Amino acid sequence: MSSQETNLQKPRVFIITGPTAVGKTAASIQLAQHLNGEIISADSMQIYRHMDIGTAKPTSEEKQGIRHHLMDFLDPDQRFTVVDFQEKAFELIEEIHGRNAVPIVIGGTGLYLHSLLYQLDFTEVEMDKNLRQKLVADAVEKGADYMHQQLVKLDVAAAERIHPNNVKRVIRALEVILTADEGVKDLSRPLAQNTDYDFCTFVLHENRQSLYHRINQRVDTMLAQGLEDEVKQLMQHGYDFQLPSMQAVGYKEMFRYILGEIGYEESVEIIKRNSRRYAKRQLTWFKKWPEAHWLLIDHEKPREQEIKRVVGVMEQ
RNA sequence: GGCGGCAUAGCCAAGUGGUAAGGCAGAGGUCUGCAAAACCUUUAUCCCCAGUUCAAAUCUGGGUGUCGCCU
Repeated sequence: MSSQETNLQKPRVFIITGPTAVGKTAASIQLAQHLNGEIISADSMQIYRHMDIGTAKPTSEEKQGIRHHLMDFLDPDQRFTVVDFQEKAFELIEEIHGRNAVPIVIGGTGLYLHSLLYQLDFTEVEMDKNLRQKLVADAVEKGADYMHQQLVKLDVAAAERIHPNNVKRVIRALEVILTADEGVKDLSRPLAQNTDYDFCTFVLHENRQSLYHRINQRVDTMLAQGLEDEVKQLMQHGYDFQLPSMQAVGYKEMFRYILGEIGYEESVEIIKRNSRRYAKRQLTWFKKWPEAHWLLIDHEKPREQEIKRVVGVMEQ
């Protein structure tokens, strides 16, 4: 790092994350109001249009006139990946700074945030549809172990890292190695942090039990708001069950209910359970960011008051 | 009141003398192009007491609980 850089005040970027249903959205909007901020969503499902209720997207009223980016701009059958996110998010951060506003990244998609905080350097690989299809077909035909064996031959290090049963990852690794010169890199070793910005990372959290209670309640609210109809409309549009967007919690289960595979009560229970599990998996991302500030929300106090308090801490 | 069945982890459940399958839920974790996805790891001493036996969740007796049937 040059001395010039050290002296320069690095542009500040707020990151607000936390498990699903903890209150990220409300907090981010308040913070944006106080700091002249603009919001960049880091949520792999809120990017889609027509998926409002199940993704708990803020309504235009809730947005309070705050500009939101990377939200509600794709159709459910459009492809979007971390790489797209990383690229667009950095562009937006620059843009927002250019307007003398404060970028506030908010969302619970761990990998997306990771791609901002660390120097994830994605291998340049042309997406070769045919190759992907061939690999998927091979996997179906010859099995997970066979695929893993192929990876062992090509990239021992990657093969050691990826469990043979994790077919998705094995395929991706093969795809990369067959297309590029180098294999999939290891994210688990200490990765260089992204030092281009002054990240203020906050993890909103609360007692597990009360979080689960909130999650359950929120699922009930979504259903009352018409999640079933939302999913039915998506089905009428012909969106395939296999699409990544349709694999979102709340959607995949409703699909199954509407198709008659499972009962209503059962689907509701599964949505709640999957949401809880999702929250748990999110936490394993957050725990690995040493620079993150954890803000514990007291579930016994009124939510609004707690959000206000927490936003106050973030502003400092 | 009588007769019969059952009693194994939070739940479901296999195991009929040799040291507790499995599923679900829960917990912990992994992550470089589908990430709200995908994947990995993990949880008991078998209702209580006494007895038989080298050895009992498994056999015997008693108790307790529970379910069903009968009067």
